[in-house]
Amino acid sequence: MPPLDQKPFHASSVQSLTVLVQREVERRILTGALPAGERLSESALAADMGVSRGPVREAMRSLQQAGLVDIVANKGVVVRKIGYAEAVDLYDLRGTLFGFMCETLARRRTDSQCAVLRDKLTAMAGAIRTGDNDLYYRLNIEFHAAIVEFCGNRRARALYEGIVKEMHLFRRRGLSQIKNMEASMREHEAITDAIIAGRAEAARRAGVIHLRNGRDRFLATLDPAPDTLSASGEGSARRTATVE
Amino acid sequence: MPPLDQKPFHASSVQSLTVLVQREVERRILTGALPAGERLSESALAADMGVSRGPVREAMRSLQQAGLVDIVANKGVVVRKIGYAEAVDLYDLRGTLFGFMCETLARRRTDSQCAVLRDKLTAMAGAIRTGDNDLYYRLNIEFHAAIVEFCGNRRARALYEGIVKEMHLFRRRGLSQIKNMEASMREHEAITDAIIAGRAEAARRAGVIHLRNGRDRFLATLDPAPDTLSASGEGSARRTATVE
DNA sequence: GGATTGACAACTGTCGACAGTTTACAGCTT
DNA sequence: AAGCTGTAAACTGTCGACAGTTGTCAATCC
Repeated sequence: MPPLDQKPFHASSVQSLTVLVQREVERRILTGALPAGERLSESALAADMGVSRGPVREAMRSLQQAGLVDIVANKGVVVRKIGYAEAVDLYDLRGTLFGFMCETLARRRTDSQCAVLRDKLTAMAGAIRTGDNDLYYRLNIEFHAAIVEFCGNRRARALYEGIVKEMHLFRRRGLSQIKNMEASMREHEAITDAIIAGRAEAARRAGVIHLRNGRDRFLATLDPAPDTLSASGEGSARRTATVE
Repeated sequence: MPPLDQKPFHASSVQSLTVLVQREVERRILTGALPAGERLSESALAADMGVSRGPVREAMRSLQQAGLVDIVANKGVVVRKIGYAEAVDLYDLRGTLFGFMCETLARRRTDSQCAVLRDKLTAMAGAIRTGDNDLYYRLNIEFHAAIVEFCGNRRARALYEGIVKEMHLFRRRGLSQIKNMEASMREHEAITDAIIAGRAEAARRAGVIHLRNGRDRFLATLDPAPDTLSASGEGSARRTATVE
């Protein structure tokens, strides 16, 4: 048997080149290295990554279904641009899914899961006290991820995470504001309380409200009604990221 | 190459072979021609459809992301089997999305849209009176499709339709029961009333309840707690389809 | 007789190449 | 000088072929 010198654990993680390419291009898009509207050439990408065009093509199809790129026949693939209305739609949709997962979790919750949520909450409170914005940002993501994972509905989770990725097309990470963090914190507490108490409908509502407020906090950082939200990044430093 | 002489209109609609293959395989899966658990060979499919393996491969990737097939590295692709719990999850998720779309439509509705919904409703009432089950089945689908289309949230629509397709993996069409139709009819009326009245939250709740009842009507036709729901069809004639 | 091992067959993953289309540019016409 | 047209380059869509892997079956050994 040939020695696999990388990833000795779980040889199954030696995935196909298609997945490798998909992950890499996805990373470049989500980090902004490939700005929205950028035209991608299969040959160029293939040459850049040292693979053939086949895996690149398949990866592009996957990214198209994920909503990260648009493919037009005989023309090529471009990083998707998301309009203002579409961004609002995405926020609402994400909010609905998140509310659903809060509701589901409130029904199926276990003690250990509740403990995890409570831990994250106290950690976030600490981050606010010390003013550690980056830490709060990370914990915020972990808090959401915990709910998404705990709810147990795999398909819902997949859909939700796909939407979050798609939303990276118009959201840039930056500094977060204390004011947002405090409002966000109160909403997190409401969600956690409802889940622990097993009040499913209240948990759903708290989840929906949380993301609706997050949406409004985000929209408030934009110009009144821009036509398109670009991830091209030049002006991104001017904007302040918001937390949910 | 076999002449694909369909769709002579709109040369732009002459899509790539990938899409053609995807549609065909999808059709075969949804109609049950390819039963759940069936192993698909790229070469066989390619030869069967008179194309190369490339488009078939890409089509398989799309179907994987759509949740219709599973792909395991170096082993091949199999039509997905959906377990009992997963089916329930899918129903709940679909219900949430449908409720969201009802809610959204109640906010953005136009007079002409309301008129369409009302028309479908009266047509369905007529179908119940004359006992035309097939007609009611079709109108039921149209009613749902109208709401999904009118709500205006494209991404939500795409997700919803993807889930509906996935649910075909364990639902078989058959005769519908009058009892179901009448219960379903009352729920349709509640949804439509709330939408026309612009009562968004009531519309959402009516939509969720409608699919929850549809889920229960469906589960009631199954054996107590089967491990997997197969679409292989032998026993499908015994089951009676339910309507939402 | 049962388990193991070896080879064979089938299939997937990947690659390079060719044909058709789109796009850009240069030259020509008005 | 502006607009049109024809040509050429680049790129996508598709195909056939090769290498690596997996699963199977039969022969062999305990």
